Amino acid sequence: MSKGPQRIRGTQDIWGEEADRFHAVTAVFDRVRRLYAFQRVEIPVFEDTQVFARSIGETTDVVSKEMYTFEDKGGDSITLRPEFTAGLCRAYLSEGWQQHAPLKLATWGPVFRYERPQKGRYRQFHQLDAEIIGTDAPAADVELLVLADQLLNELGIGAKEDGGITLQLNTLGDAATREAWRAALVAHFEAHRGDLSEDSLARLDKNPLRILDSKDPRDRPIADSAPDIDAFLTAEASDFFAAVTAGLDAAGVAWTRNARLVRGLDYYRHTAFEFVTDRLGAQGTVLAGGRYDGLVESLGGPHTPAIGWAAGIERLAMMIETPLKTRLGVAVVPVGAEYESYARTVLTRLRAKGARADMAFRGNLKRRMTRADADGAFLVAIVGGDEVANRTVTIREMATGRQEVAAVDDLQWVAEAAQQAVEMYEEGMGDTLNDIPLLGDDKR
RNA sequence: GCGAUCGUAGCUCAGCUGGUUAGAGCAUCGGUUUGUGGUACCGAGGGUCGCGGGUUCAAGUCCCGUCGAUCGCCCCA
Repeated sequence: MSKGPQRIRGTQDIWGEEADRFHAVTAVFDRVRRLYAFQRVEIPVFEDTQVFARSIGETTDVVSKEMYTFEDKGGDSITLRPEFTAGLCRAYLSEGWQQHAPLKLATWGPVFRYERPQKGRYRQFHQLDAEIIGTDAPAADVELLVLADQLLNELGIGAKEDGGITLQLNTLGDAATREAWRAALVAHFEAHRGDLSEDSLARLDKNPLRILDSKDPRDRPIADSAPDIDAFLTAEASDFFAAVTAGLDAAGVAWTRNARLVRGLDYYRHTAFEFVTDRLGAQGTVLAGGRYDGLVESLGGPHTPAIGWAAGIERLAMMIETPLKTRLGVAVVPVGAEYESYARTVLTRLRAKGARADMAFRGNLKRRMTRADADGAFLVAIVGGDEVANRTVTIREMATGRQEVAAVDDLQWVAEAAQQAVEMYEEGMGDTLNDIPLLGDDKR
């Protein structure tokens, strides 16, 4: 290991295949969110600390011990975003986006939490995020869930794969429901106070709902015998949940009711959901969210119903199949250094015509050919004394060894053949040029 | 923040109960082949064994601390 500065704990340097995986996830998300007409938005990585403290809740672990908070040179308290939702709601208020409500928004990027790192869990990690702000229609809940379902399916890890992901769904009811249920739960847990784990005793004061999904065996019987929310649902809350599940069924999205699924953050109402896998150990939640009708108000805005979800990009990237290695259309290879400027002309023309082309910065012919092969080049454009004299380029098809001569003023067909090969490869239609009419039928 | 396991070359690992100059595969670079890559063969470089301290005649190997990774808890994507 070399000396010098080291990576900060819980951060990552993403490179090579890992970077390809990361990009594959964001690329699919960007395509799918367009299908659903979600607008891409960009918001700051840091905000006034109050944005998170007021919306997430001062007493939560996220705010009280996991935020990267610091004072800037002007003396203001700044926090690196631990999630997207609060910042999006702040923007919704401060930028006057209310006039466009309801808004369907999508974004992704780094978020920060000071936590103990584990596999798939970092201090700077990355999330996909989708929100619908400004409507209390259950159809919005459905819309958001169907988006998530299609995203996971297109990533190849959806519920339809065996051992894939399951959508767990619950309702937390409206404010009246939640209050009544919470009171009943507290009464129930108080009655069994002596048998609860230490963790759950602490939860009893801070966040009694969380006892429901405790993993401690001492808590399980008590949690399992706790009253269900269903008995406390108001007619409105019950109708809302029915409308959501009916919409999911109509869209063909598989779901299971998990009456023990709750949210840690205070602003959630009605729909709560998690897409869960058994493949990632304790980090099994891959995408989660819910309706947060109280959040915008807690930021000082008008009552604004909204719903959203977030998904950890690192966790999704670990689950998808290995993406295809990126391959080069054309590698330009000068026979010697004296032909490099001519080669540069060829390279520039190929790129201008849309070919994915590259040229090593230095090296002899053999070295550059080896490099072309390592880069997965479909074609190599060789230039040396003969080519310069004749204003031509020798095009070699790497898979077959066939060669053709192209005029330097007529490289269009070379660029097209290279791009065709790249595209056919990336669409999974064969990875050798034997399958591809690369060198033009008339030239064979 | 709590408990546990681990930390040897760029990567994956070997190194038995402490004992001569720390090994392998892959990768990298060079050669066989100075206008032609993949395969094969030959060769080379690369490690203060995470870091610091201790025990011992002797530490990669034992002990303590520290940093990091991993697993579980907490919390959460």
